[in-house]
Amino acid sequence: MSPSAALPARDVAACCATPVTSAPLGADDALELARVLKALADPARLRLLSLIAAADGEEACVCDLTAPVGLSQPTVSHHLKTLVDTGLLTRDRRGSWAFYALVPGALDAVAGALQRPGR
Amino acid sequence: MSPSAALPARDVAACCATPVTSAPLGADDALELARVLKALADPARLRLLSLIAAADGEEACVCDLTAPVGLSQPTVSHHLKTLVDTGLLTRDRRGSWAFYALVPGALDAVAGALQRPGR
DNA sequence: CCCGGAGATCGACCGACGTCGATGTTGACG
DNA sequence: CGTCAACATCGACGTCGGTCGATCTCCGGG
Repeated sequence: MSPSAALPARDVAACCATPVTSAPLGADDALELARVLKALADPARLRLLSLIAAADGEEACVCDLTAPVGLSQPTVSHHLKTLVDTGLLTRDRRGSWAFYALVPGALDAVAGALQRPGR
Repeated sequence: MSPSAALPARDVAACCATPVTSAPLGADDALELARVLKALADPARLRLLSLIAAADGEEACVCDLTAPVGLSQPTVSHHLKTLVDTGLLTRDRRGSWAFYALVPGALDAVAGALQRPGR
C-alpha cells in the first residue's frame, strides 16, 4: 500500500485553495496539485474521462470503454482506479458491471487552480 | 533530438479547442493536451511557475529561483526549459542573466480545456 | 587578453509509470 | 452447485523522467 493511496483523495477542490498565480505556492500545495495533474497527464485517462463525460447519463462501464481507447481490460481498469483514487471519478457497482461517473465540479476545481484569480 | 521537441510548441491554446467534457476527444488531441498537462504535473515546475507569477514584473532569472525551490541550478534550468518548450514560459536573455516570464493566457487555455463548455 | 560568473548541456543513476498476460474475485443464471 | 462473464489484482517488463555533479558556452569587467 503506497502512502499516496492512503490519504483521503476525496477533496480535489482542496488543491484550488491557492491558485498557481496568486502566491509562491508552498511545497505541500504544489505536491497535492501535482498529484491531481499527474492523474490527468495521460492520453488514455483523458480519453476515458471524455468518453464518460460524453456517455449517456455521464456514466459508463469498463466494457464500453475498452474498445474506444484501444487498450486491454486490465490497463483500462488500472487507469480508472487511478482516476477514482485521485477523486475525479466515482465507481458504482451494479450487478456484474462497474459504472464510472465524473465527480461533479472536480475538473472545474483543477481548472480554477490554474487560472489567475484576477480575471 | 526527440520528435516531440521538433513541433512548434508555441500554441498551448490549440489544446483547448475541444474541451475534455464536450466530445470523445481524439487520440491526437488527447496526446497534445497530455503533453501540456505533463509539463504542469510536477511540484518543482508548479512552484517555479508560481514564483515567476508572483515576482516583480512577472519575470525572474534562474539565480532567484534556485534557492526557493531547493534544487540545483542544472535541475532548475532543466525544468524551465521544459516549460519553455511546452509554451508556458518565455526566455529573455539580457546580459548575463536569463529572465523567464509567463506566456499570457497559456495557463488559462489549459484551464479552459478542462472545464465543461456548458458553464 | 584573460578571468570570473550566470546559465545551458551532458552523462549517469534510479525510482516511477504504462502496459501486458495470467490469475483471482464476484455476481448472474440455469 | 456449476458455469460463465465482467471486473479487479498481481507480477513482470520496458521506458520515461527527475535529479545530480561535471563540464561547456557566453558575456561583462579589468
